[in-house]
Amino acid sequence: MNNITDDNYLKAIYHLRYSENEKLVSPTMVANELLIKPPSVLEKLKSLSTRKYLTYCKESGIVLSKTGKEIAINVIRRHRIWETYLHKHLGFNWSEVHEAAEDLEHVRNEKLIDKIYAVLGNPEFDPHGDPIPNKQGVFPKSERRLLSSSITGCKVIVVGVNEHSDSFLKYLSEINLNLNDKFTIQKIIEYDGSVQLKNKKNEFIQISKLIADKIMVRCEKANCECK
Amino acid sequence: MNNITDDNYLKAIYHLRYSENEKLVSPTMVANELLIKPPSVLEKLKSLSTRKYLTYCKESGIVLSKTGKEIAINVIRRHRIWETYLHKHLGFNWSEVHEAAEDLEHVRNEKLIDKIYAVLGNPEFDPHGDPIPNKQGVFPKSERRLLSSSITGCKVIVVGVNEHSDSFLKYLSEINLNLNDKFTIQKIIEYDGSVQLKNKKNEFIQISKLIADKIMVRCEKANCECK
DNA sequence: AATAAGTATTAGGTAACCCTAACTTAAAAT
DNA sequence: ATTTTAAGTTAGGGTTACCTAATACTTATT
Repeated sequence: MNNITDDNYLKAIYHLRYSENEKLVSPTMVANELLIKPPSVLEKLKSLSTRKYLTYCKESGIVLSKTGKEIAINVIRRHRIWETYLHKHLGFNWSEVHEAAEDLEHVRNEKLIDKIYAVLGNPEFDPHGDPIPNKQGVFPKSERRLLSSSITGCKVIVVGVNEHSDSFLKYLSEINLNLNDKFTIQKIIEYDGSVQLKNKKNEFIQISKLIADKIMVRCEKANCECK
Repeated sequence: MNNITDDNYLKAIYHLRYSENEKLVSPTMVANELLIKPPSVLEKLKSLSTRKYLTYCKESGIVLSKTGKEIAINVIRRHRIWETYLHKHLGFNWSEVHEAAEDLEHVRNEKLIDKIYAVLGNPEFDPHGDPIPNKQGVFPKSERRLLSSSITGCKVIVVGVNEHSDSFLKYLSEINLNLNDKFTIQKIIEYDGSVQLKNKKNEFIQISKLIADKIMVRCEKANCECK
């Protein structure tokens, strides 16, 4: 609980650097992520770099050290474990889970996180389909890719989303597209990249490219042609 | 999670004022409770009093306002609900529970606390025997009194402790005195106030007055003479 | 190439929390 | 009653985490 700000900076940097295939992480990007101003970030970067959690220079941007990465992964791990726990054991739904986890991720009690992780049966993915690193900080492998990179005919399972905003998650619920649902790609509209899906009840759902870019799927068949 | 310091000040003041029958709460007492120095407390008192959470003057000491009391009770409520949850649902023992709850009490997510409270079946007492206020802030009634106020022959049930330190709780485990255990008061040694107990297996346990002053019990019989 | 636009950085400021040192008052002890 | 001791208070400092405004660079754009 002590270093909530450190946690948040390292987590933000980790996300920018690894999750959303950005290359260089700049102070401004971090400022935007944390809803603060660049000078605040600059100042904090000095503190984090004297403590060897990262290095920063204009050429290579902000780069986490081994320790910095470990801390970030641990925060992410706690966040995702709590999300899973809230969902599976306390009846929270997809969109409610994130807010509470945002606080709980800072509780550093190791026995607590170990315990709920064990109670959940060491899950590999959280309710949004995001991978949960194990205690050693290793992320599980998965064949996830963007829904937008599908080809006609492939059968996919929804395994995650890339945006966690309330409005986005509510929209998905409304069009009846949920985690673990299976769909067949009916058609990709070349003109605007929209995707037409067919669900198990043979109902059709059409999704804009913007949305399809934020949904992660994996193919039902291991050797699907789309790859 | 935002006002952790406010929480801690209000909780400390509440404890000093109500739990341990002290009358006047002084800045120095608060400083000792929070392991900080009096000037820091003075400063914070100004902030808390302009926000109408309390009043302070030398004559009547620090007095919580209605709002201040509500906040304090809410923190205590969250703390005790988490302690109970950790104990009952996650296998934490008596002495491990407090530390984790110290962080968790600051998570203000209402749905979360409502949910675990409900899962526990709206418990009235936590693993230390401390009363849990309901959502309206009302504490359950109980016939608890100090073990040291017993008379020979009365049969008591351990319902709580007044100290939560690790060493104290460990000592109780060692002498095999646990929450909800039943004992008969064998003898009160007048000279030093020690208490001799007999457990269900007819084994004898002797406890110093110092210890007996920190253990809360209630009589097994409603109309026990000890009252 | 010159200007506009955006990013990086420095300088200086505020608020929250904590501190020590010094002073004032009140309570206790001689 | 006077001294000692303890508690209350003020003054002034340090750190962290944020800010705005101004300056220095870059990168686009015209």
